Amino acid sequence: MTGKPRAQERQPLVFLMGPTAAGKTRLAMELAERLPLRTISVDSAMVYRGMDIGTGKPEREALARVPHRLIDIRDPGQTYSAADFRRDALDEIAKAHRESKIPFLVGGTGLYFRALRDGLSVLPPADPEVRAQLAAQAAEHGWGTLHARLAEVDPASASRIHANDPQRIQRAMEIYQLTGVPMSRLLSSRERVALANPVHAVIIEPSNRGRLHADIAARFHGMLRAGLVEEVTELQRRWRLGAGEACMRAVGYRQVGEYLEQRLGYEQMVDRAIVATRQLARRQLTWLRAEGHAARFDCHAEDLVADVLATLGKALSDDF
RNA sequence: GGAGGGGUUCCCGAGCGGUCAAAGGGAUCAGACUGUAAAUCUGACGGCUCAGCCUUCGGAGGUUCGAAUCCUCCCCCCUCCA
Repeated sequence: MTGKPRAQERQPLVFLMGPTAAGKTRLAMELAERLPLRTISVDSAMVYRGMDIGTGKPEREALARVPHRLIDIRDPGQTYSAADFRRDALDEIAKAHRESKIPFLVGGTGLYFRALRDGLSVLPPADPEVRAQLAAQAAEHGWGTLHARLAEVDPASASRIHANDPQRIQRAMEIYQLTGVPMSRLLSSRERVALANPVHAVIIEPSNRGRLHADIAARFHGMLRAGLVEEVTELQRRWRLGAGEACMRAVGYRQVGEYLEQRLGYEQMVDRAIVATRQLARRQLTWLRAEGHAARFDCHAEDLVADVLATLGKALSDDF
């Protein structure tokens, strides 16, 4: 992979995508130890320090062997967004290229991959005050009322956003209040820039859903054995996190939190966490199906590492 | 042995003569997704040759124009008294 210098935007990237519990991390480690890759995490939960067990973050020694970027970059309670990710990822990609490494984006957060690859429109960032104000209005009049107001100022967005979708109603209203311009107009102004680099996308997904479900259950039980409840207890003690905190809405953390508040029994917590993980995996698979050109592999395949390695090796050498 | 309560579509659970393929919830499946995304939301959900038809409400009979709903017997389950 030592070519002559080339324009930055011509340098290749590798994506590794897959649902939770498919074995992305393990595969990523194997690949990173054999190819000149710079691993960059694409995971909205692993960005948080102290959220280790429940996010399936690689072990310390594994991280020492194969450093991952964009892990442990926020304190729980801080916010992180698709736009933050895009900025950070572009930064890491540029650095990697400077150091003659191939950026290797590994994760399961579909929105982040899309934001990185297709770009984001120019929109105002979240404003906690405006959000609080909108939430207060919703608490008093209901989100239906806010949706109706949105229909007055931004009919296009209102018809696109379902009246039962508080999160998106709030964001659309927030954008309008902050800019005075309807979100729909900002989205259609063609200012967003997609990534120019060639992307080699690898997707690992289960050929057998039942097996993925079994893996998910086993994985969660393993997390409990590894001390997930203690991890959540410690996070809450240290950061005084409320249930509404973004990081505490993550799969597993949310259910353990409810258990610690005695809103769920232990067995119930375990069940619901596993169910929530399955549902997460399903949504992730929906993102992956929409993904066009990608090399797809069965995550349960015997020779997964060798197969992916062969495919990637060929793709990358063709680049040079 | 006696007195009650109950068995409903994958699960929980409503229904208590027609408007019932059967409320509601859960699970599952499919989808959407532009600064909360491990989030938030939508749809489907007995079967079919699908504006209609067929098979379902523990089992077998019966009453009725018509039953998940009423009657009889049988099989399970639970509570209480013995």
